[in-house]
Amino acid sequence: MKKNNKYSIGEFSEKTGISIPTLHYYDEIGLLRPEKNPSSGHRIYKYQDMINLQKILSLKFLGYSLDKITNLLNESSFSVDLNESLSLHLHALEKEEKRIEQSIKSIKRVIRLVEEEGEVDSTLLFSLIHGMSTEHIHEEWMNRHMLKDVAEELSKKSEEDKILLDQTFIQLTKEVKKLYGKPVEDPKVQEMIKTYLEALFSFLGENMMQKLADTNIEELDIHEIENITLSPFTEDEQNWLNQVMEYYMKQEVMD
Amino acid sequence: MKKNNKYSIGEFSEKTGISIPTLHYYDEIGLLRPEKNPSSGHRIYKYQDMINLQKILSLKFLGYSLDKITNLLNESSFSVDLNESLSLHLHALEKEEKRIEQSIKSIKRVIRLVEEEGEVDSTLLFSLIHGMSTEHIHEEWMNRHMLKDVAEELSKKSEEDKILLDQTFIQLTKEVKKLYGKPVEDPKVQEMIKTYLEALFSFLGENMMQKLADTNIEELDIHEIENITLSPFTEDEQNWLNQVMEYYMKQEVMD
DNA sequence: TCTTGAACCTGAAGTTACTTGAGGTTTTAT
DNA sequence: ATAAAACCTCAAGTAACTTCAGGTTCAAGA
Repeated sequence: MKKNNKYSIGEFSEKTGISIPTLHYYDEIGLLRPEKNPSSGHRIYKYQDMINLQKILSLKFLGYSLDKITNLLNESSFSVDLNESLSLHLHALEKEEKRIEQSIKSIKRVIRLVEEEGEVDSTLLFSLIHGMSTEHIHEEWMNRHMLKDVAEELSKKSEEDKILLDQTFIQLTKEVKKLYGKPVEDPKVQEMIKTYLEALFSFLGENMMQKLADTNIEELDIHEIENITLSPFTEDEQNWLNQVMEYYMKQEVMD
Repeated sequence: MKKNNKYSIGEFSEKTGISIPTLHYYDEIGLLRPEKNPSSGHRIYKYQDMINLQKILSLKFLGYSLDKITNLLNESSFSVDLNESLSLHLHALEKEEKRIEQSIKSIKRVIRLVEEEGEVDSTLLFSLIHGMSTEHIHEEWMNRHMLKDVAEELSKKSEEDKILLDQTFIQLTKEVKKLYGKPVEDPKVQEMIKTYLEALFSFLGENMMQKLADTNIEELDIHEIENITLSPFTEDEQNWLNQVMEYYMKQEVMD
């Protein structure tokens, strides 16, 4: 692009990769106003317009809104502002990155589970996805309730371990659907709950279990987490399962 | 949230963290339609609404549009679709993550440069940001022109090295602004260009320089990269600098 | 029972960064 | 001279909400 060349909007669009409607739009909002042929109204883009467009694109790349960019380009105290807001944008970007990273991990986990388990019913799938999407909320909740070390321990667990626990959980839901309705003391039922709880124990480790047991959860605002769980069980199944667990605990204590 | 409880929109909003206008909106588009008191028109949210909302949020977390979610929730062949599109979303997320990561790196580089250099004028700042924002385009361009190894080599360079090169470049622009107008054969001028080119050489390494030299860039579509550079120099400065370089090269050949 | 303030309702318009479309004019090539 | 390509303006559409205006209903206290 040489200095005195003039370009029609079509040519300019070609060169910059910015669509014609977008250039119209930038003109309209006063972001990039090329000269106009007064008789025809056709836009005439020149070298300086190219430079300004590049500036605009640079600022967009940094995450500025078009509105801010318009102001920035018209102000003179420009580089001061620019310098100041760079770290602000950095911060925002880093937050966004974390969120995405989290989502990626979760989706990968779900994909692997679906692969390895074959059919997974949709209620269960939701339960898993939901659990993942609210992981950070759970963590924050634990941190608030002086279970900081538990939270830390948990977040250190490998993705591999999480998948293993997920799989045990899937197994549990399948068995619950099969065994639901049987008496809570049925050996098969008790066997099921034993398997699951043991897997949970081995995932959490002894001293974490102890910590959890020591915490009087009744006192805490359980209703708060109630709202952020999505169970794959029907309400009846859930009640039944609770009874099964209660029975199992009693037996354990007696041993 | 117990089974038969009923909640006003305000309470429901509290519990879920979703704003009232958003709930109105979800109702309006048919995404989440709670019961309504027929006489007053007030919405009544129940347990099932909570579950549906959690499903909606789960799918949003995975990146689905509200439109898709509405369809998904009404369809029966639901989990099939869900399974199929998981990896699609994964792919999209990974791309997004790369873009953000790139932006973060760039901003960090700019921030460090500003810190270490003190004042940096805005034209130069733009040039740097622009260079970073188009790094991937340059890379792609090089790949297209059989400079694949050069491109790879370049992208392996550490952020540290890049900053060093940036700093040399900043130094160059400062000197150009100071020395501009002097005859090209002025010792100070030649010293300046020597320093810069040597820094460039040491950054690129010998065999990369050779590769670049061997490539007849004239033949390539230079005008393509012309459009994606934003120089911190005025046109006159740029011309002067080109002459300086030409002179320097001639002298080198004679040695 | 009345009143008053909080909570709720609907419908319309605003937001961001564009894209799409309709209907008309100018330029360019034959 | 004519026809196609390129351009113009103005209006409306998009996603996922938020904000606003103006009116109704509910809950609690006097």
